[in-house]
Amino acid sequence: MAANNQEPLSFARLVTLDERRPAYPQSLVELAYEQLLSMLVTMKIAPGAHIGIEALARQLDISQTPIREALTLLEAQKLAYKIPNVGFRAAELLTRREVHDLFELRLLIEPAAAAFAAQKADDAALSRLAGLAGEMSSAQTGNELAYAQFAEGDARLHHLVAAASGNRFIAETVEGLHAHLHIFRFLFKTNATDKAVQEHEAIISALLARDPVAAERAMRAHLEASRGRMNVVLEERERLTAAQTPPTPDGPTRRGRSRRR
Amino acid sequence: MAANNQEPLSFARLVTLDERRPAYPQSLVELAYEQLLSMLVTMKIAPGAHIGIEALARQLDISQTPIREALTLLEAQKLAYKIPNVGFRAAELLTRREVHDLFELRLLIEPAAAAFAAQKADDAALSRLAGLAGEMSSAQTGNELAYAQFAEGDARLHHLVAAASGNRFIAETVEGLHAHLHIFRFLFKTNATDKAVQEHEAIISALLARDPVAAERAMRAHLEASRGRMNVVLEERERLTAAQTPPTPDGPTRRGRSRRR
DNA sequence: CGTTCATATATCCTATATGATTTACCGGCG
DNA sequence: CGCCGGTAAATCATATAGGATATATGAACG
Repeated sequence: MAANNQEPLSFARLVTLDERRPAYPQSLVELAYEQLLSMLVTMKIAPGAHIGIEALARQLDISQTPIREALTLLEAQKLAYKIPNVGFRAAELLTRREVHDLFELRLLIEPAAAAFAAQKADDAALSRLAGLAGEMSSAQTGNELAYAQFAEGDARLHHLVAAASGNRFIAETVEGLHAHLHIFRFLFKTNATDKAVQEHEAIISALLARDPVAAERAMRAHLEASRGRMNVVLEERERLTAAQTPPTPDGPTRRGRSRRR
Repeated sequence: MAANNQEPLSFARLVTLDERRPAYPQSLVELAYEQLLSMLVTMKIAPGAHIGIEALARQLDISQTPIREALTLLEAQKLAYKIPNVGFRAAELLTRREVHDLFELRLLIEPAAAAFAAQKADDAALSRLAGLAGEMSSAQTGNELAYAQFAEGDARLHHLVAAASGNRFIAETVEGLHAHLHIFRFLFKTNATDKAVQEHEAIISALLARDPVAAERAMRAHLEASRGRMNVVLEERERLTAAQTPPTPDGPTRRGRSRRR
């Protein structure tokens, strides 16, 4: 086993790997997938960077075949892309406009999903939501690490609501869309989480009360507020990076003969 | 904007990015993927059936590695699923309820997409739509083969509208959802296409007139009608198959020592 | 006669080797 | 001094081989 890489990788699995499975004998593909995913969301692999298969195989002490398969999975999720005889690269960071579009789609789906969930959620789903509410209210706020906790809770909330809608396709789609946002956790060191927590509570209490109208409204308000908060940070960042890199930094591209004078 | 300067490489890549048949140097993975996809939608591989890697490798005269990658892609699209040390299987046929849920989600997205498209479509998109309208009106109707033509046109219409919305995520999601429906083409030998063609024309003319409200309404009407038509056929089929297979036939499972009495 | 354990085999999963393609370096020519 | 082709190396893509796992058949036992 590898052991070069002692990443704790506290990230919840992004893809829907069916509820729960022993996970005893973890496939090397799954292992490579999780390692790659954590490298992507922590920006250990930069957004436009080239992902060499051979290098990764050495680093993870896994052969090339499972690596390639894991990259294929990430490509299907649009978290990486492949140029046919050149290799894989990490997906580019979403532009401000893309983030806007992403929320536009989420606004079409998730408020309705919340309304469905208010009507059709079973008891197990409701109790999970209640438990999440407890966790989030007791979570600390202010410091930097707290934001990661909040983001994790946010992801779980949206996932639970989508799943509780009872519509398999809604659940899959919402989860797929959310994957793109995980990277941004590491750009937002601090970001008013207090309001967001209140929005979360509004959503959950509406669901527990089985009030579809309130749930839909709360979800819409939360998404719009979230989009607004994100937009502020992205505008700021856009201004900075625009001034910082007048020429194209060209990204890490190393290929062909190694530099050897 | 990464833009690694001006990559010279690229006719092949440009054509693959735009929806055109490259046919130049087709990767074996792509080839295997397309072959598998056509086998799945034509039910040459039955819905729950086991997909043996070795057998396919022999059949397509390709080694196992690209086959495996293609299957991984299909798994990510939910057109196949994998049981960890057992193998891949074709996805089950959507139940009537799942089809209902699928249309429920489409109804959330596509009418809005049509409204966006009416506002933001560029001239190229509009001309493509106009061309499609011409094709579909001249298509024949009635016989069995005509339905396949219609289904193809339907898929292209929804794809064009989603792309014309200008929202990358809407386009990707709509296309992903549509993939599940391709299988049903081969269950519907005949299905009143006349009305559907009229619905298509209503959508296209609304878009060409750049009328968002009409486009949204036309798309919603089309989806609801389509869902209704589909539901009728599925109810019929449900009744038949329920009577036909009282026990679970368990599907084609052949594994372990070959039968040798 | 039913149940359980052992063995055999097909299949998947992973590793390694070979071939194909791209990219980078470098010297020559305009 | 800069553009352009040739050559070499690194990387991707594919093929093939070797372990690992699950399933089925059959025998042993209660």
